[in-house]
Amino acid sequence: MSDIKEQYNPQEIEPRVQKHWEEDQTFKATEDPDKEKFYCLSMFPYPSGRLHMGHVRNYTIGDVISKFQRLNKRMVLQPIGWDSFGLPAENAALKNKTAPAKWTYSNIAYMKKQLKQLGFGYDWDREIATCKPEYYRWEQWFFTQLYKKGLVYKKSTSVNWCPHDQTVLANEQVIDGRCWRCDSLVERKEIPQWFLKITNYAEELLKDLDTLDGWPEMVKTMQRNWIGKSEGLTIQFKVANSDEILEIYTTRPDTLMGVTYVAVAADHKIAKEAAQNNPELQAFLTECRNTKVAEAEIATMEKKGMATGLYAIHPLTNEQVPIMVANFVLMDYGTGAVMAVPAHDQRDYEFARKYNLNIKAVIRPKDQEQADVSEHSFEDKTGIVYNSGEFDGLDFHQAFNAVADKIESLNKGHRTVNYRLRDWSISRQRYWGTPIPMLTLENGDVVPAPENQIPVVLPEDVTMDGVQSPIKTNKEWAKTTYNGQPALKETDTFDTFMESSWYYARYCCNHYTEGMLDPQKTNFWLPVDQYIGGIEHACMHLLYARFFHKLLRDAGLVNCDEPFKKLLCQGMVLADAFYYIDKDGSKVWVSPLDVKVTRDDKGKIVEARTLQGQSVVHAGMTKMSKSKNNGIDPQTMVERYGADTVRLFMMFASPAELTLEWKEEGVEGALRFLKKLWNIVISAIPYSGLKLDVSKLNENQKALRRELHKTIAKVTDDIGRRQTFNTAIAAVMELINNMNKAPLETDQDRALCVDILNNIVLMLYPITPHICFELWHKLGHTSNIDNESWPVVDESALVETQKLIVIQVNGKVRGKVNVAVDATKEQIMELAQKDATVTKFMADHEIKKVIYVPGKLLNIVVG
RNA sequence: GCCUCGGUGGCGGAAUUGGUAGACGCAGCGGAUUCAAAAUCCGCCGGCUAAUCACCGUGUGGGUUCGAGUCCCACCCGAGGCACCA
Repeated sequence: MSDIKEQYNPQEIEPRVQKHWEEDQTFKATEDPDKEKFYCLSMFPYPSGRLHMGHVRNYTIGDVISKFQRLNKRMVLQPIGWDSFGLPAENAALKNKTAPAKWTYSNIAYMKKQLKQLGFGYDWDREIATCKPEYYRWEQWFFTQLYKKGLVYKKSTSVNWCPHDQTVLANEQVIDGRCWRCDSLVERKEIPQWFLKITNYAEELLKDLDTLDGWPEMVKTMQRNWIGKSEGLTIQFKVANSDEILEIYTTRPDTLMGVTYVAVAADHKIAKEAAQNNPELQAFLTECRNTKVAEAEIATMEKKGMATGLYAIHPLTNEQVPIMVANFVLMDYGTGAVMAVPAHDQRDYEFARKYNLNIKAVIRPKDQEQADVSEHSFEDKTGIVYNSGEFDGLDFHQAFNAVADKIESLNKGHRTVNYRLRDWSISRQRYWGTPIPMLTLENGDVVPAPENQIPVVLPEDVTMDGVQSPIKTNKEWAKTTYNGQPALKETDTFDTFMESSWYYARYCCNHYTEGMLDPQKTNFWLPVDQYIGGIEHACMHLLYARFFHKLLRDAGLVNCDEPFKKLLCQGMVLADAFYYIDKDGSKVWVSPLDVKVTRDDKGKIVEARTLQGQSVVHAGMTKMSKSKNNGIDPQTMVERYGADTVRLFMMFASPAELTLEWKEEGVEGALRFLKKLWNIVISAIPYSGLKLDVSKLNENQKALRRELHKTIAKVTDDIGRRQTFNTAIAAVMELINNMNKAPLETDQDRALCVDILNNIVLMLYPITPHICFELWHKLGHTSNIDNESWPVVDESALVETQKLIVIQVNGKVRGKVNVAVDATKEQIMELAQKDATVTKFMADHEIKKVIYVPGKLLNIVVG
């Protein structure tokens, strides 16, 4: 009769529940002073066209945390928006013969629909798109304020330059040293750019890391290293037969007497001057210009150099040391010149060997007469100074100070605190970005755009030629006036990291028109309680945002010192990649969706073929990417399995910080679990009205109820504190397995089962909200689950009478005994000695020691 | 090259403070149900072994400890970042 049970049908449930949330405005955030606020933020996406699995993972984590906090009665703000300026829009516009704006807006519309299909509880009223003047006008306004405060300056710096296209290239547009469009050799070129003085805040950015208890230690370490505070000495070397002074910075003044040459960058003034009458050197300088500006490039390329013919005078010995030009010394770092101590620096050592320069050891190991530098340098800081006249016999710290004192007394330098962190270059020579609000007058003076000209609006209806920015080619656009005189607008745009540096604050008051931020609303929500995003942003985005926050604070716009209280960095999403070798020898990557694999009886892959029968090679699990053709479209997965299944799999397959391997078999497992849960609830509906009487439970029922409350405690801790969502889900699965084994004979059995199911549905709601919304009603509740409370642990249910104690002999498990919870060490020892296996391993040996870990283990040490 | 993180069964992972290695799931194998299949349910599932016991086992080599996946030292491999991709 009723054997045709109602089937789990996510395709029917999910749109219906989503429609309810939309009409009910369930996830709208208001500034309610009676509730504790919780601001949960996921890094906003670049609107590239379609959501990818990385987005889905990021936003699922954010939504789970938000819904968990919601059931814990917090007023949750979970906003979303679009990081909508950037390079890909320009490329796509060119490819599709459209304008970046049009392409961007249609992507936003499509991806918005996708986000809704995943059931994320965003407050859509707070949506932001950074490419809209309503947003970037305030960034422009703020920039002019910073300019007035002296935190903005202009200087020349190197960029990747394509001589053929006459344009600047991004690092990713340089492939093997060549332009991606025209294959020309790329050069380094100096052009004037605007900078923000982030180095003014270096010390505070470093120091305040100590206050970020909710950040992963690894991210803080990465930022500390990025800022790279060091204490050293700035030293002036005179150039022989010249008035020039070479200034260098070193963290090893103790090795000063070992300097045998000085190296300068190819763009250094001294190098250029020396090259004027030296064609060979001139050729070398040109060659040095043929490298990309990336640090990784410079660090791994072959180290080359050439003598300038000039000499520097050692500040203490007055000896002359050669001045070399070296391709690894860069003008943008420090002073563009370094002192070289080949005996105590491996890079200097290799360079000296290559160009037959002197190597003079001045630091020896503590227990040796001299340092052995015949094979490599001796970099150790624990040595003793020798070969250095008055400094002989000193250790690192003594020598550091003695040399510094001497240099300072001679007026040839001074102690310096240096940071690796460089000022933030915010100029980009691209179109699709925020116009920099600066004007150049006819007399060459540069002034900030006056407030009545802000926003400086970027025209959206443009045609791209693929090389030059439309606001640079259209000579009319830049024309404006300033106090009645003609002026030209800046045609460079901001680095898009500018927009992402303050969006979290604007979400608090995105409709505010009186200023950049509404102080009342912003200070209600800030700081962000939980920020979630990829580890790839550990240094740049997260450092820029922290910097911007301090700028906002110093402008009186926000009250707190740091923007993000707690940070979670999620791992990448990987998938199997398969390829076959084509006739011409190239790899053809096949989508994992089109591959069938055969396994041996252990489950190991032995063969893989395409659906057409072509044999393919399994290249393992790699990051989902276009180039490996192994991207899995979330949309397809949602259509096939439902959003809840996709969300469940994402949260279960691995801990949030680690990489996640997308496996369709695993997704099927997640669906299987939801179907099972669904069926159990459907069959429990007839008992849903039964009341549980805790005082009448038998021992087995008490044990099962203890499992329930242990699970509530674990899931609460796993989601709320540890953020190990995978173990929370595993705990719920285990509870269901245990429940399924229990009898359903009496009303108390059935009432207990219903009690467990009610709690399970509540605990899974943050992860799989649609099915839980539906099941909550099925279990007889008239209210919506969205407004329920998170389950509470009944401490009295956790009380145990027996405990399992592990018995070890010499650290190896030899037995287990069940004892009363209050059993003493002696009582357990007595029981242990009755265990045959335990006594067997103790036989003929003397007991030396007995270690008892209360409630856990007894280790008998014999010998 | 530099900075950071990771390495545990056939696979993803668990083991939270140094205390039972392999929870939970996937794959696989066996069975029930079915005309058959799918779905579902039950059982097995690190290696060695006929099996039990024992022994071996958390990238490699050392060390600390009553006891190490966890702590220390050295090494190997993989991933992320390196300032104009976002």
